[in-house]
Amino acid sequence: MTLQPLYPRATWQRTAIMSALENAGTFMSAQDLYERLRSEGARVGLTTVYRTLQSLNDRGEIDVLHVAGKEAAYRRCGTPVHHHHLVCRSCGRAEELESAAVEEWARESAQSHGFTAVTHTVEIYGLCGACASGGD
Amino acid sequence: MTLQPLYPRATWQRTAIMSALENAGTFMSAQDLYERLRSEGARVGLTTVYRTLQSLNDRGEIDVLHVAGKEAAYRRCGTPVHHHHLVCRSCGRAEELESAAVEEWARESAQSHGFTAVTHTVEIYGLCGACASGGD
DNA sequence: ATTGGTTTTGACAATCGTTTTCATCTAAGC
DNA sequence: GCTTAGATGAAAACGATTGTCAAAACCAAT
Ligand SMILES: [Zn+2]
Ligand SMILES: [Zn+2]
Ligand SMILES: [Zn+2]
Ligand SMILES: [Zn+2]
Repeated sequence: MTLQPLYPRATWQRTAIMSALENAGTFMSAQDLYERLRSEGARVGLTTVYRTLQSLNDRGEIDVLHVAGKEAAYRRCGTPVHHHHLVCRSCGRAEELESAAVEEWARESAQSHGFTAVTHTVEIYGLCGACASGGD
Repeated sequence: MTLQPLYPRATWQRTAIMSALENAGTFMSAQDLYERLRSEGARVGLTTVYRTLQSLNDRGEIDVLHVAGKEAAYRRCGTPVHHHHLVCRSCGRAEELESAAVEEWARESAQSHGFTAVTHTVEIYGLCGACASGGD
């Protein structure tokens, strides 16, 4: 029997993007990552960064956040289970949050109104301690 | 003493946009409203629709929803107090939701992590009964 | 190692929602 | 009515993201 090919293929770009995001720990946009990678000498294309982030998100390996007028921001989270975020508006730092009560409320609200195929978005935004004091 | 000027000025465009949204009851994008107004014979410009929705939102008279890859959607809600939405992904119909528990959870989570200037977004998406059965 | 079929890359163009421009129009106050 | 600052809208500009496609990289099988 012949081996199945590996998807997606292991390219150094994919690895570089993933580890840059992992190192950052914060939410970062495709452009942020692109600039950081270039400044470190990695010669990746912006298109590739977009594509890779999208594919990682499709596979559930990273989380994405869509804020009003801003670029989509991605983060490599510590847990693969469903959770939400407390995000610093200024630096992108994030805490992972879980709440059985909120999940229950969402499910119950939808059900009692006859809605099906339910999903939800729950995000909290603020200024982290560091940014509130000096940083900004 | 001279009277203060009225802002924003009362134009028929502003009135038409506001009442079209009020009638709809659902979340609608600028383009949706533009098309509906034009089809009713109202000769408004798309730019004006965008500007008016933005200004109404700034004044807190309408709510806005930003869904992943879609256009911003606006809705004239029944209450001026803080609330969230249970939105039909298909037709835009929405129920207004309130939960002291969720508000408390959000505030408490932020505080315990040292975050200030806190806001949050909480939206539930699904298929309403009508859309789930026949409509789509 | 070399080959060959397939996937991935990346410079560039295209898309699409939204904002800006700016000349013209108009409501509000005299 | 007259004045004028605010409002309108057609068209151009914008910015994030996606599509295109030829060249480069990968990998399983020789
Ligand atoms: Zn911060
Ligand atoms: Zn949840
Ligand atoms: Zn529906
Ligand atoms: Zn709330």
